[in-house]
Amino acid sequence: MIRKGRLTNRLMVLRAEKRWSQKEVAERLGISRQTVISIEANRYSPSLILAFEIARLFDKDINEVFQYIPDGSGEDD
Amino acid sequence: MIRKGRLTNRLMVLRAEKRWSQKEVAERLGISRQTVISIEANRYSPSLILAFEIARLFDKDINEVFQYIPDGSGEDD
DNA sequence: CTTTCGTGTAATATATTCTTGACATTATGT
DNA sequence: ACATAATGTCAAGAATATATTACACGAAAG
Repeated sequence: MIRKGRLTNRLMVLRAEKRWSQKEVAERLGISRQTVISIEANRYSPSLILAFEIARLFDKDINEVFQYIPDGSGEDD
Repeated sequence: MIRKGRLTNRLMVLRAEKRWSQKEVAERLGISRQTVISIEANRYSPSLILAFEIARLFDKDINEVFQYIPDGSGEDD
């Protein structure tokens, strides 16, 4: 589909704040460590439900974890 | 993965408010009409990026369009 | 009665997310 | 030197999201 924007996330930061390892986060979420790595590395964006679960794990609003950046708002990386 | 909650969405309502057809919404988002139908019918949850784009189309926060309902908060449908 | 539009279903195909396991690297501890 | 923990890479495959096409049905319009 046509991508009009991109995503960033603060998962690594939130994880560091809690001093949780990737393994620990994966276990708490019931997902694989690979998935945590891939999301942190922005290799792909999670499903909506996983995004909500991640936000919930860190007791944050989903917008505090994931940011949608529409095309045109800071084209460079 | 372990699902700890479920999603609902107000896409149908928002669409009705704008008096847009499914076809119109699909075209505005650059996705297929099937995808719109499937999301409205809760057959699957969209990708996070699509969820953000839907919210943006209706000029809403993502939380106003999609609600995450953790397990235990209203088990019945 | 035929056309058009909005909605729905179903089948198949492709893309993306997610899992699993194997292995490498760096850091820390004994 | 050895063990262990945390992070990372790669590859194969399962699961889910999305596209595409075709078809059905009711409502409204001619």
